This record gives sequence, structure tokens and C-alpha cells, in this order.
Amino acid sequence: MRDVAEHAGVSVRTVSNVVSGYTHVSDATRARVQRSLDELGYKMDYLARGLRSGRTGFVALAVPFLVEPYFAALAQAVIQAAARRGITVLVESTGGDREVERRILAGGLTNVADGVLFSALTAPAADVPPAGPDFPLVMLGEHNVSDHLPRVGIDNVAAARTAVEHLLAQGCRRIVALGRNGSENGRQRAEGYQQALSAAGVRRVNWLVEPVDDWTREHGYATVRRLLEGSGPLPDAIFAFNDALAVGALRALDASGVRVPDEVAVVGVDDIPESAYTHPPLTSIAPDLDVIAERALGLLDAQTRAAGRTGTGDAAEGAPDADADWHGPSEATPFRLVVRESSLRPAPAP
Amino acid sequence: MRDVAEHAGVSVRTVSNVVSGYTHVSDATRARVQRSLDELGYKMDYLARGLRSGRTGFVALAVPFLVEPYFAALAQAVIQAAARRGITVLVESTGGDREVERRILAGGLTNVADGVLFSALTAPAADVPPAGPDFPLVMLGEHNVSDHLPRVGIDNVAAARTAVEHLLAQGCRRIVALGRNGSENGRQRAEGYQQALSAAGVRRVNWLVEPVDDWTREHGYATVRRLLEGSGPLPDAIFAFNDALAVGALRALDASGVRVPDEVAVVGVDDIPESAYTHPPLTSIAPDLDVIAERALGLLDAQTRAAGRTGTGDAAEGAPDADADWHGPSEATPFRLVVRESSLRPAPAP
DNA sequence: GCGATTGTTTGCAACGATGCAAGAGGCAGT
DNA sequence: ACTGCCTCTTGCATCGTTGCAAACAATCGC
Repeated sequence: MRDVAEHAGVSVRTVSNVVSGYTHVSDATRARVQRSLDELGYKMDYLARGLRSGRTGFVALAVPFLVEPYFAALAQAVIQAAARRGITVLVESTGGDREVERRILAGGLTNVADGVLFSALTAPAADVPPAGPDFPLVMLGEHNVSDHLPRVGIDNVAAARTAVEHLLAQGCRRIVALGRNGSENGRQRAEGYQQALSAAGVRRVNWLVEPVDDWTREHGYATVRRLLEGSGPLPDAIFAFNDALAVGALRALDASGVRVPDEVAVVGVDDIPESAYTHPPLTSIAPDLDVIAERALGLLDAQTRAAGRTGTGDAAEGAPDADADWHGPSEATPFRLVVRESSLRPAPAP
Repeated sequence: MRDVAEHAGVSVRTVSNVVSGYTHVSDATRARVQRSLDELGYKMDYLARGLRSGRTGFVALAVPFLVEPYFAALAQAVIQAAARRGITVLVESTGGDREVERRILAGGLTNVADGVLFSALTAPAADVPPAGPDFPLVMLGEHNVSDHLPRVGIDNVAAARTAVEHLLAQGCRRIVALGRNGSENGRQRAEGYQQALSAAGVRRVNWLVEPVDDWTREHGYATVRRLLEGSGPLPDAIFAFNDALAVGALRALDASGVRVPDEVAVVGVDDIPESAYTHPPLTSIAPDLDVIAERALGLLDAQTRAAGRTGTGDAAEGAPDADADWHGPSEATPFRLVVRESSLRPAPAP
């Protein structure tokens, strides 16, 4: 920047003004500086800017596994939404590791990112500081962590209910829920499943919630395989808590020669891209990832602005905090049921 | 850091020495500083360190689309390999946009990352500076960009040849190649396809290379759909240039009632996770992503060290450059053929 | 024609860390 | 006791940028 300043015959500060789009710069000066900028191939040092201004233009996104299609799609949506705001995303893969997740909640990414979007898996409730984190943080999806953290995601109970209601409408009565585990997410989807069955008056003996450790294709496959080898009567539908499980289930059914949807209907959640290409194409609950990403970034922004006091400039003090708005569980984001062949019974029963 | 220094009764510099693991610090001092560090909850500011030391501990990874399973898997591998080295990965999604890719080659990520791993899609050959980039850069996979850039990836010609040889061994003779496009990658896989057919003495009239714009499920589906509706004789095998295309092809075959592998065998490249769960499970060429990630980071490291002169410290000058080693096309990384049902003909022809 | 207002440019210090080199203390050798 | 050579610790300047506020110039109202 000093070089550019000399080359253009102005002060360093003026160059900074031009670069950062300060209003009060004469057109003549701006043009001259701009020319020098181009000529010398100036590139802004984002580190230095971040150090001085306290804002880096980065947002960190932490997800358990990037290879899981849902998280990949989520990441893509966040990256795109961030790009629209001129923000760069720093993707961190926690591997679902408790320790890594704890470090994130403790602020491990704070000074390099203006805010953190965190999709927790193990979600260590005890690991969040009692007073809440001292940096902008938004949770994605459901989790076990403190209620005081802002979060963005669909209403899992409603989503599960919608999926199961669809199966009921197709005439299914012995519906297996696949995916219950220790997570809050799993609890909620099981809850929605139960609500739908209760409301439809399905006899309790027909409920079956299959526990699954991880929501992956592998576990879906193995669990359904085991289910089919069991002695009980065949279910007429499987509600998988996510599409990866459903994909595994479809594979297991296919391998066992069970016809889908004629013998067993299948529904998943997430509507990952591959769900349109399974055998048969998978019915799924599709969250609007763009809305999730957009809203999450908006909430981060609100926090950043509300907490303007800390580390922004040389002088201290700021607004007394707007507190409301982003605090508390925000409104759930929209989702819709995408019906494909895997759940379309030839002749819906009465 | 100043606070910690006061609290421990030492100079700021000594705290820095402790934090960065400098050798000549007495055990007593180290312990005392460490205690203050913990007590005050000190967190290193990576921006400041990066600004002063010239190294940030970040590596940027630029891929076209994170939702494409291959790139997600690649990213995951890179993130893991980087974590082992104490490096954080900054993931950038170019969207395959020419302008974005140009900006990356121009060094848009330089001062925030110590090096860049770049998986180019449009690969603008003209956009790389004639003298080569002035920052550590490693290309992932094949590309059209300058030969002088170090790159890491499998031998695409050999991979394609292997895939096609496998189909030939299964008795297939009328093999369609699916995926030729403008990319270098596509050219090489087509080349391997041709080599295998030539070597096997398959009559030229049986060659068929189907062009495809993007290597996605959608394009694979649409292209095969069109192929099946055509008047020509049915192929007995499809060699898809990647698994996403193969997945689309499988869906199209399934939708048209064509049995796989009995009527048409299918092979893909990449061995993405979902390939083990398709109908039927997909035979594929599996690159070793861990080796790719590891080697790529190693090459970056070599470049970083070789170019130690620029911007490292206050004084100038460094080693006279090792030049060799990372220069020129490095040895191809290993791959293997993973045989699944999609290519297993019931009775291999003579 | 003069102070007030607005518009434009600038100097200085600082963000939080590290490179460099020198200072302080201890110990052995002569 | 003096020198030389360790080990340990420290002060100062600096990375590239922006916050703050002052300086200067031009314009305006009366």
C-alpha cells in the first residue's frame, strides 16, 4: 500500500480510503490511485485488515463430516450465501469428535472468523460456557446444547410427522422408524413419528423404532438387513431419519429381493441429491438449505452488530445490546415433502 | 499476551517464547507462564501471528462443487491430512466459474493461505501467469493449465484403460464411453478408452464416445436416456468417466427396464461412497484420496520451504532453491479397480 | 469579505504477535 | 579475578492495514 501511495503521489491513508470505498475521495484522486493500484497489481492483505479492524470477512462452518451428502449440500449453500455477502467460508470438519466440538464452543475459531456456524453432532451440552459463548455463534439443525444459543433449522417433529403421515396415507400401517439414537435430532424425529401414529390410531404393537448409531448408508443397510432376517412380520414401510439411512435401507431391501414400494415403502429426510437416483427414487423431506444458510448468516450478522463493543475499534463502548431478535429459538425454516416412487403404493388402502 | 506477561511477571517476549515452544526457557518460568496462560484463558491470535511471521497455518482448497461427492470426499481427505500436520483448510467453491478460477490463479488467496490446492474445472490455460504463480500452488487432478505447475492425481489414461479392459474381460464388445468434454481430464479418459479397445482389436465401428457437458447424475441420465431411445443397437457396456455419470446412467437403464449387468454392464471412475449402494452396486476405479491429499500437502510444503526468501522474516535471502523434486509432473498416485455387480457378467465370453 | 459548513486529504498510533540482537546471570577454564 | 561461552530473558522495531482526529481547501450564506 505504501508503494501504491508513492506511485500515485498520495498518502497511504488515501489509498486505504480508495480501496475501502470511502465516500469523500475526489474523482480525480480516486482514478489516479486506481490506476496505480492496477499497475502495481496491488492485493489487499486480509490478515492485516482483520488484525486492525477486528473483522476478517470470514465465517467458520463446522460440520461433522463433509462426505455426508447432507452436510456437503449444506456447506455448498452456506458458501454460496456467504459469497453473496462478500464473505468467505472456512470449513472445519469435526469428525464428530467430542473434543473438537468442545474446542469450537470454547472459541477456537474466534479470532480468525467473525462468526461460527456450527452443526454439532455429539453436541456436548456441558461444554458450552454457562454465560454463553463470547463470540457470534449460530447452531445449525437441532442439538443438545444450551437452549440459549440461536439456532436455525427445520421443525424436526413436524417434518417426521409429515413423512409418516404420508406413509399412512399410502395405506401403510406397520411402519418402522429407523435412526433413533442419542441425539436430540433423533429424539425429535422419533417424537414426530409417534405423534403421527398416535393421531392415526395405529395400534401400539405396530410401532417399531430401530436404534442406529450413525446415520450412514452402512448402518442403514446393516440394520435393515438384520430386521429382514428376523422372525417378525415384514413391515410395510420404513421411515428413515435421514436419506443416507434410507439409501442403505433400499440397498438392503434390494439385496433381499424385497420390492419397493410394493412390499415396503421408504421415506427419508434431507432430500440429498442422490435421492433422486436411487432404486427406486426416494421420497424425502426436503429442507430449504438456501433459507437455512441465508438466515444463519443473518443471525450471525445481528450478533456481530449487537456485540459491536468488543474489539471493534480503538475506543470502547457500544450499544446496550438488542438482546431480543436473535435470542431464543428462532422460527423453523420451511421444508416440503418430495414424493417419488419409493413411497407410492399402487393402490392406497382404504 | 501482554496481560499474561504481567500476570506471570515476565516480558511479553517470554510469553511468546513459551507459547511457540522455544527451547531456552527455564522450567520454572515455563510452568509459571503456562499457569497464567491457562488462568487467563489465553487464545493465540492467528491473524497477528500470520501478519508478522508470514505464515498463517492455513491452506486453501479450491474445488468446483462441494456437493459433487468426489470433491466432498477429496475435501474430507485433505482436511484430515492437513489436521495431522496442524494445518487448517480453507475451502473455496469456485462453482466452475472461469472468473473465480482466474482469480485463484492470480493469487487471490495468497496472503490468507500459505498455499493453494486447486482442482480446476474450466482450467483456463491462458490465465496462469507466464512465469508461474508467485505462491505455493499444487493442482489436483488433471487440467489444461500450464505444464509447469506441480500436480497430483492418478494416471487418467491408465485408469480408463483399466476400466475398459475389465469390461472387455467380461466379454463386452460394444462399449460406450460416456463423458467426453472439453476438459483435459475427459480427453485423457477417452484416450485410455481408445487404447484399450485398439489393443483388444475391437472393430472401430463399435466405438462410441458420447459427449457430456457436465459430469453429473443429471447429464448421465439424460444422455443415456437419449441413447436408449435411439435406433442403433444397444451397447453391452457403458464406461462412464465418473461415478456421478454412472449413477445417472444406472437410473436411466433402470427406468428403461434394461437389466444391469446382464444386458448392459457399467463401470465408473472415482468410487464415491454412494457407488457401493447403487442398483446394482457400481464397479469403479478408486483413487487413493489419502495419498493424493498427503502428497499434495507435501508438495506445498516443499514449495513453501524452497521459496523461503520472500516475506519470511525481516532479513532477506534464503536457500538457492531445490527446484527439482516438486517441479514437473510428479508420479501418478495409485488407484485400484473395485469390482461390484454392475459389471459382473454371468458368463464371461471367451 | 468573514465565519461556518462541507468536502478532501493526511499523520500518528495501534491491532497482537514475532525476528533480531543484545543484555543479564552463571559456570568452567586458565 | 578475568575471559569466554553457555542459558535464559528482554526491548525494540515491524508486518499491512484502519480508527481517530486534525489540517487544509473549497464553497456557502449573509
